[in-house]
Amino acid sequence: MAGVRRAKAIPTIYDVASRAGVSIASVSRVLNGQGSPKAETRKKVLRAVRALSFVPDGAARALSNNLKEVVAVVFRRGGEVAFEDEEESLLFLDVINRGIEIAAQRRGFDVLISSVGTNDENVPARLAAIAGKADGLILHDQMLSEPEIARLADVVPIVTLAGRPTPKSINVRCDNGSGIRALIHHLVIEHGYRNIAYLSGGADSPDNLARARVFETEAFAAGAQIQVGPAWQGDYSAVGGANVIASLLDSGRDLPRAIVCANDQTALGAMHALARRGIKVPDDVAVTGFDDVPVARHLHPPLTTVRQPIKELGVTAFDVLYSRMGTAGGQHEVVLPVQLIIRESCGCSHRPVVGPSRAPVASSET
Amino acid sequence: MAGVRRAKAIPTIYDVASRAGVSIASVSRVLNGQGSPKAETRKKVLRAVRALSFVPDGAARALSNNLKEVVAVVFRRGGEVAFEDEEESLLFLDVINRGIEIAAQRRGFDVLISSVGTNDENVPARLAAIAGKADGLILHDQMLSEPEIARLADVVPIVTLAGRPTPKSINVRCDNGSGIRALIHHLVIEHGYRNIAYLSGGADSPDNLARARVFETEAFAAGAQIQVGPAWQGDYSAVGGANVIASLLDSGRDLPRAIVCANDQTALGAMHALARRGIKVPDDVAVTGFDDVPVARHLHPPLTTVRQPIKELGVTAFDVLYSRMGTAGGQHEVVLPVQLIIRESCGCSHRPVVGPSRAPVASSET
DNA sequence: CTGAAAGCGCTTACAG
DNA sequence: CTGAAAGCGCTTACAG
Repeated sequence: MAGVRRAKAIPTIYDVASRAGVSIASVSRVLNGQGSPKAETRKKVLRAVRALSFVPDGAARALSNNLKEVVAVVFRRGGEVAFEDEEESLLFLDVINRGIEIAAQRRGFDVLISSVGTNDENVPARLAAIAGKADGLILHDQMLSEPEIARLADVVPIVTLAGRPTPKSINVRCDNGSGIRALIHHLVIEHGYRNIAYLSGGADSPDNLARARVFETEAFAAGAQIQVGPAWQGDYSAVGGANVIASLLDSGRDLPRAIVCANDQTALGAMHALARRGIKVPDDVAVTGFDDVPVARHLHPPLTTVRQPIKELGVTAFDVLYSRMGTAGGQHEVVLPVQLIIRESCGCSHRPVVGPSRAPVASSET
Repeated sequence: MAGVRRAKAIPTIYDVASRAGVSIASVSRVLNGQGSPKAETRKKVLRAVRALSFVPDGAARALSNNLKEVVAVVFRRGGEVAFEDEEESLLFLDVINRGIEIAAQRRGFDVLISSVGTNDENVPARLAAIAGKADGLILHDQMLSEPEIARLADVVPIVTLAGRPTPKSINVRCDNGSGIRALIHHLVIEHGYRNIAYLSGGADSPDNLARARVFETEAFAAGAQIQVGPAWQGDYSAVGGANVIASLLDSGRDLPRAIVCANDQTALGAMHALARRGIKVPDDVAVTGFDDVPVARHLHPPLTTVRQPIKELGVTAFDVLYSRMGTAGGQHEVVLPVQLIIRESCGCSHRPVVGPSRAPVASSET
């Protein structure tokens, strides 16, 4: 009937059953280790399975079991990549995804990855389609309003990695507060920098908002002079960070003694822009990041930053989601600890990493 | 019956139909834009869908349509990560996956990611389970024997990214030959290095084998003295590369004038090991890589390497796979071009990137 | 231990 | 244009 005849009909459980001379129920039982099939039956079935190269259809199993063993992960596809280093930022996402994958694996789940474009139409519909293919949903970025989350959450449990918990979804994130607090303490109290700015990330990012808020509170409490506001608005990207610095310098403003960047990418861009104008880091201006992406230690100077347990973020996201499948209720948020990583961009020199032991420090670090 | 009562029954198409006062066929039609439902019907259905937060079940659709709109991607999970930079190697995989995802998106497909551990039992069974959840399979690593591939290929089309094409699967890869050829030409002819080694990657990796073979042929043809063999056996990892150098030096052997490493990770490890012994790159020994991962340009000295079009690898893998769904036959392999990236680890100094235009060169490169 | 049968939630000829 | 019904390929009570 179709124009193209199927290369070869894919065998179903019926084919296996008839070849083995048993019922489909028996086939299913031996394949899934249910009941206690006679050894003879078992053998016949296995032989037929092998002979036919039978592979059970996942969709049919899912429909029957009401379980797909799939967790969907969605992120927002960014725009262009201007700085070559920008590609690094993938890493952050991807390491989280790796964590999700590892945790999923333990439960026999696979990970369905999907992205939505910044200017895709009808994002809620796309997400619904994805949710329909999975048992649970992890959202990297804030792509749904609270009511939209609530609607979807009736279908699958949802964990968000950006944003705040909602009545219907769980949030997993790092402890932005103590990260910024440690940074401020180090810069203001230990280094004695009295004039300090926050180069912000995405304006609508909850993480960024949280960092900005703690920055202001803590820097103020520490007695530092603060620079914030529209002139310091970045977007988590290297270009964003570079642009802020460039405009600031173009407008003839004085730079603060230290710049706390919303993330490592931003710091990278800022440092490039400063270098281009001949401003020395950390001698003229100290710069710090947030995340501790791998490239952070390769910058000149090596970047002082806050390390997030990136992979654990993913593992936790899955575990929390998993425990929510089938059961409602439970915790609404999980906050993971961070660690201050002191390198040289803050003004320290060759100071070793502080904190709990990790893999042996790479030689480039010593 | 179950211990936990379902939080709230998830609405099905039947619920929508009865609430809208139409048949499930009509609901399906308006939801999928099939036929030409009356405006009135359309309105009633949409209202009910909204009221119930209805999301069609993907498994049921897939079963009915014989199409899951899912492509599975499987890679091999590595062991420990010793060098912190090693995490970079993720990037290679992840950038390919991003390419797959982008291409998949265009066709309305999502990407099912799964990994198998190096010492997982019954890999073929795991892969069969994954294949059962998808319409096509992309294998990053060589995890199946040819007969095993043949069996699975009866169920879903398969594209391999490592390995050679088989009668039943398609291979997508980069042009290892011309990459190595360009490297040899540059090192032997242009720099005049007469003694040169190949620090190999995974012993059973087809890419590695191809590179090694071309290395020997070309270096020989160029009249260089060649060092290869067990002493030069790495494993694509930084530790692997470092170990080779360390043992070589421990055994008191003379180093060649130039070392062509199987990939960037290996080069990174080798350079660390050389630096630790006080051997200067490129003055004492030139080192080159393969891949051009982002960190390559941050090494000291910046790494001369061969750039693979990583994302395109993924895009191509999906496209080729997609065109194979439903239809059999077609091409059995696709080979993508590479580009020599000359930096400083070969002995050149501050020479700009050669080749077709890319994004503006990052400032760290000038 | 095993089989016949119902059911999972969709899509789509087939009639009307 | 619309509905009743079959069918997609599994799993699993329920009888036997």
